[in-house]
Amino acid sequence: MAHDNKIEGHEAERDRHPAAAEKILDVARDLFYRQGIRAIGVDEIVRTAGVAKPSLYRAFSSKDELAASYLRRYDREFWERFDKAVTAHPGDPRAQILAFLTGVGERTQTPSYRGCGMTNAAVEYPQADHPARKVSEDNKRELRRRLREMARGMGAADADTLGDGLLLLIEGAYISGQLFGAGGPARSVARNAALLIDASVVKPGA
Amino acid sequence: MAHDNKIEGHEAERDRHPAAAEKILDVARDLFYRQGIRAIGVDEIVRTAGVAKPSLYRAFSSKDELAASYLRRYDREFWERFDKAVTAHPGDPRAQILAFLTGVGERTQTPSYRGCGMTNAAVEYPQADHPARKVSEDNKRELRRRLREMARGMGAADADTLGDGLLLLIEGAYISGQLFGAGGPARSVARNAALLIDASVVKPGA
DNA sequence: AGCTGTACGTACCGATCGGTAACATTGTCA
DNA sequence: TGACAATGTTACCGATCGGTACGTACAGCT
Repeated sequence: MAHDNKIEGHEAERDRHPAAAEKILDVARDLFYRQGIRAIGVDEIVRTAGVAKPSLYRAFSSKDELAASYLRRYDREFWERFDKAVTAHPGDPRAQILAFLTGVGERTQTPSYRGCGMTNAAVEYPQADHPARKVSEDNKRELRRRLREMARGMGAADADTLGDGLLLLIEGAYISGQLFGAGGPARSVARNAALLIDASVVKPGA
Repeated sequence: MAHDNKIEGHEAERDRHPAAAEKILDVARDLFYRQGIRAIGVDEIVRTAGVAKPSLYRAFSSKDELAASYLRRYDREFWERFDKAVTAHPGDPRAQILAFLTGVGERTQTPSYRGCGMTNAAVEYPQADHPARKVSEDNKRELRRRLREMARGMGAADADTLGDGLLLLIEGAYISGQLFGAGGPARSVARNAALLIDASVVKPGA
């Protein structure tokens, strides 16, 4: 019984994510989202997190990698929200996407809303090889795929066009949500999506 | 004949816009748009423009003001494109907005496309009091007003919702244009707008 | 010619940027 | 107790940030 330690697995996990790293990621997530990645320096992050700067660079190889980690976490949380709307309406892609968009429309009206972290990161980093941008691009590509798939499930005459139209509405809601704040156009994203869907599907009885 | 200098009026004009200032604004426009405002330092601007740094600060009180000037120029060029589509189809707001969106959809497919300079600036500067953001917000507010007005002219059942829906599609095209590049969802912005419009207008003979 | 105002360039400022070296301290295991 | 991993402390690096003090070249006017 050399290493049958009961928390060995747990230790291995913490080995990869020490306590300081989690605090750093929590703070980075908050500051990056609210003020932008370029606007926040590493000094401000470690100061707010109450940790030392070397702790940041022991857990993340660079600020760019920290930004990418922040976005990977954002990506996970995004799909949680998305899949929650999907599983709430099994077999009904129209209701699924509308449920998701209703949630988006509501969040855009809250004071702290600042759009989609991944969309914003892609705007901040136009270079194709930036690690943060790569996470964003992967997320958007997958979202596009899912939306086109759902549009197909709705029986759209041109599923790819409808899927892309829904993506345009979503991105538009992200942006105008942070541009206009409460009372802005993003409030109507679900309503407009419903109109677009109904105009795109082939009515069975027509 | 004390001051009947033939170039006096011209001089007064140049007084307000010295030669160096125009070169600076040209370079700033190019670099800011392609790489982002925060990504470009004033040193790179003056180096590329081939002028001295004090020339920048004699014409612009700060980098933020230079960014605002860049966006004011962007705003003028935006409305030129918009009004060109409008005047091409007098009295037909549906054709007007579709002509504009066709142009947007085409531009999103070009390699150098990086979205809307004002939208991007608003993402880069979330603070409400930033001079660059103010220019962007003013532009978007006016655009929203015009779109709702056009939607009313189309006879939409809910003109405000349609106008906002068109704005969402436009902003979505800006963003996904720079996220996906050629072949992305922005290509279909005019098609989706046409679907949304037709689903929103009250058919006279129905 | 001499004066004046204007545009420009050289050189520099303090502050902050992202990132690191070296070492002390802590807590948790065996 | 001894080993080890994680964290903290301090001080530092070169580069770049936005911004400026100050001198100069040159124009038009008298």
